[in-house]
Amino acid sequence: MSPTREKSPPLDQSRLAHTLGYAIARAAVTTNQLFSQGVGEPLGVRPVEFTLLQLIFSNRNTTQKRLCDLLRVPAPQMTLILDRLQERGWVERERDANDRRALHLRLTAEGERLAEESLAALRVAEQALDRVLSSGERLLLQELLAKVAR
Amino acid sequence: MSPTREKSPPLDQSRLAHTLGYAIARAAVTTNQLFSQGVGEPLGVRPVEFTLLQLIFSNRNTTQKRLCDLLRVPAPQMTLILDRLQERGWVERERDANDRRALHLRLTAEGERLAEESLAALRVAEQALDRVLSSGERLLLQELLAKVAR
DNA sequence: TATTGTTATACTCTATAACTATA
DNA sequence: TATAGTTATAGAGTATAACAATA
Repeated sequence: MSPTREKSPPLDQSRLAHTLGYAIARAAVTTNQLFSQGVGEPLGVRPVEFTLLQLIFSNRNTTQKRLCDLLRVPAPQMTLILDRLQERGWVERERDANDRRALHLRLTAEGERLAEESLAALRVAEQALDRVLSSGERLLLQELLAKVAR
Repeated sequence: MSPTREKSPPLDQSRLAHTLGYAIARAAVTTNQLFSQGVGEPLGVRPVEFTLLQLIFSNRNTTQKRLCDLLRVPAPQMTLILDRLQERGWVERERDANDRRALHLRLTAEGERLAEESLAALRVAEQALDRVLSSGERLLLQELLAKVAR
């Protein structure tokens, strides 16, 4: 290392300190990493896939349309994501008998097993946050985030 | 609309309620939208570009390496982003005289003007959050997010 | 006419390996 | 031998228009 370069001080982020978007984006780096290490890589599930598994688990026979609206995912993307989940045998689609345009979604037995396993794995991974957040702080953080999400 | 379909109840998200990653991702949808409407579209600046403008503004002559480390952006991506900022006349790069591998970054006059304008625009856009968050809550939220970001 | 879902397409974002030039 | 930055490339994520089937 060049002798003319002393150890550099941390970068000044003061101009970004007041913007909530930046704070959220930086926190998301941490949680994305926890997800990736604890769930994504070991179980081969992407964040959207994980989310869909949980939602279909709790909302048997919901339709693609309703998931698109909730997650603000465009319909064409939802088609592709569900194609992938179906190919891997985790999700099944079935036409609504009354409205034959709509597709109802449900998990296979294997899909349910994966939904359980991945949620448990994520809970373990996010326990790493206990070192920086008390359980009260964590609850408060979730409430405040929910307000922002409307 | 089919008379056999009543207005459907909201989807059950209870299985995701305890995961912080989900709460952050959902809140990010809101802040991304505020950025896009208030800054991104009117000024033609992407989130990373905005962030870099602010950081280079406050950290004159910082290097690409240090920005990569702070933002966890891979070096090749940083090269492309800065190429774009340079092409548009907002950023200049200059070789370090002592260590000729390193590049120092600085804003042009136009780049500084844009950094100021875009930050002001974001502050205005994020005022929309005042309807759901008191100023105390907002401050608290930022502190908690900073802890998560470590 | 409007809605659900699909196909096609393009553009951005992200990650990695291989390279250069310097140290 | 290690570091700063670039080039090349491939994969994942996102957005839009045009379409088929049904309502």
